[in-house]
Amino acid sequence: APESPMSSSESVKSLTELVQQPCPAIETSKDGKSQESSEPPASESQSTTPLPLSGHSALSIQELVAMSPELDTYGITKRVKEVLTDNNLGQRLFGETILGLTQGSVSDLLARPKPWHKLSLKGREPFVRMQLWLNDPNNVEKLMDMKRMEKKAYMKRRHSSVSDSQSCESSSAGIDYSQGASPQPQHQLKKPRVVLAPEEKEALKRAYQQKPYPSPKTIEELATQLNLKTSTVINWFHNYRSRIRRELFIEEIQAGSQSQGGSSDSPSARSSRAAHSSEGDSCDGVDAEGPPDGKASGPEADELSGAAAKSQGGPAEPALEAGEEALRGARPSERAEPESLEDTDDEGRLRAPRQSSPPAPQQRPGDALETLPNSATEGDASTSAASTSVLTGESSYKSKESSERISSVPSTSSTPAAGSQKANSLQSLFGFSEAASSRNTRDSSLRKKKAANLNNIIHRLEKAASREEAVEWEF
DNA sequence: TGAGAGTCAATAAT
DNA sequence: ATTATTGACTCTCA
Repeated sequence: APESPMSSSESVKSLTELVQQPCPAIETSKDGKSQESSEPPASESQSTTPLPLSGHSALSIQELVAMSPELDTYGITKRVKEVLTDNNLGQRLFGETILGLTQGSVSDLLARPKPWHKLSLKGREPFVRMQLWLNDPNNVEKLMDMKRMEKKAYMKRRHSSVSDSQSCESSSAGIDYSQGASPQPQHQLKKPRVVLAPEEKEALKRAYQQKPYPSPKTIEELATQLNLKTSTVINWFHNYRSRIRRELFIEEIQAGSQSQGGSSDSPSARSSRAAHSSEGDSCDGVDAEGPPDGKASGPEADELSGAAAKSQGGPAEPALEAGEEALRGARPSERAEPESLEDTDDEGRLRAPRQSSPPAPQQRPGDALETLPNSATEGDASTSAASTSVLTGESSYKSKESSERISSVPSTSSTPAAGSQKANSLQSLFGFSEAASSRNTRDSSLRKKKAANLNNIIHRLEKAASREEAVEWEF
């Protein structure tokens, strides 16, 4: 073996980097697809790669995502935020240019990244793109160029309109005489965007605490009583549930990164005692979890977390028939009397009513996590991928300190890395899939398939890579 | 049919 | 001018 392998820590560079390089041909060959694990429908054909994608890799972003080792989403967003602010680059530009997302989405993503293992393939894409961008030595420069170009275009437009000239305005359609445009001419062809009043939100939150998954009937009731469209109530629950979940993920990430000094760890760990048979699950005990530092987010504790608060304070009274109570004091329609608002307030929050009596082992309002259906479990497999910094971190990059200009480029790869890195990255990748398939066997058929596919990809990659550098990979 | 994941896009806040 | 929030969509999946 060439080179002392040394720890794995810093060695595990990035797969992204590997791919990112002009790797001549990673084309497996021209032959049609070859046997085995046939990917369902996915793969090619997706014309979704109009973005820069940092150059010219032969692999599509999706392939990269599929091969990517576990990324530290939190760390990535942190760095991206720094680079952007340090260089006065906005989210809009970054989002549209690099990620292909709108400003709002970018803001959300940067502020509340979900942990890698809780992301779907699609959800991982932006993070891979961000990592790719961070690795690009010219990332900032390129964006700045874009910015300049936009400005130029903007100026130009303005000029032409001010100084007359009917040049480019296409026919009709648009905004010809924009400016003076009064904000109301276009009749309400655009629906007005519903904005829930604070009282309504409160009521919905209360309803959520009693029943996170209201039945259609309950939803109907809520809608009627709050004077909202049914779909609005449904949407609200969908959104609220998923946003609460996200909020919890964040806690997980932060707690993980700071409490557990060393290793990467990564959120997962707790509560994976699903145990056999998949069902009973009546529940975990209260899991006293007492987060070391007393409490979670102190500062905010606002809306979302407020509802999710886990004050296990004792014997909360049995909740009523769902809806009802929640509606108390909610007086939608026209306006709201300050009074009712206050009223409801004090009692609505501050305590997480538990619903003990009701039948069905529903989840408690507060901590609905963990037990949640679906993929919540998915991730626990990430284990061995140990190094949180896998693709991510590494490399130097000081946080804000020196106020120099454009040097924040974190480029990891400026220096032609040695082959060992590649080896390592693949190793980690492999490890990942392996772990994924081995842990938690049941519900595996799908997982196995995925793993098989991953291995297949790895295999091909290895083949291609070995052509330019003899390295031995261990499998 | 309904849940969750991702996003969009209007509009609130800074 | 940017960034943050959030109701509504679009897709998948089961």
